[in-house]
Amino acid sequence: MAHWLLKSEPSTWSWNDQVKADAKGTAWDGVRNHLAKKHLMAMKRGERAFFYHSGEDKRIVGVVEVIGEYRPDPGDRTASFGMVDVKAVGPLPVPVTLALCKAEKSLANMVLLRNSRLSVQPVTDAEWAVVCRLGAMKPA
DNA sequence: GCCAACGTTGGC
DNA sequence: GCCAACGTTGGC
Repeated sequence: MAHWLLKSEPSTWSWNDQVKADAKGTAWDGVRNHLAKKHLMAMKRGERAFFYHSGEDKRIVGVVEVIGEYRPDPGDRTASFGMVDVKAVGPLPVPVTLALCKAEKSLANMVLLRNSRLSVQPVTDAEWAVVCRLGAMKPA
């Protein structure tokens, strides 16, 4: 199973909002970048993603699970972008800051560090395990 | 608030 | 098809 990272500006959509959406989850919509779209299309039901707060927070705060695979985003007037559905799984017991990721040599190639602007990113199994360890969470 | 990185747009 | 201009993102 592949792993992912989804970025969100907390003033727009925060981890708290995601938790409130509960098991029903929400559409991860609004993506308007072709590389991000490619990743969204590759996401399979049951796969998990880190939830990252950009802006003020700059840390990985939780884990979400894909509950609905890629489908058209009705908010996209060009009808060329889509979205997936995700639900909150749980918070990282210890949020993993961007600064900590930068300090961790084994995460040097993480997309979060290499291409911070990409809003939907793949995470390797090794990176997933490291971030889980830093976040005091059992990998799953 | 600034600026670097990146994607998109539009003129040629 | 190239590239300059521009807008947006996001870290600092």
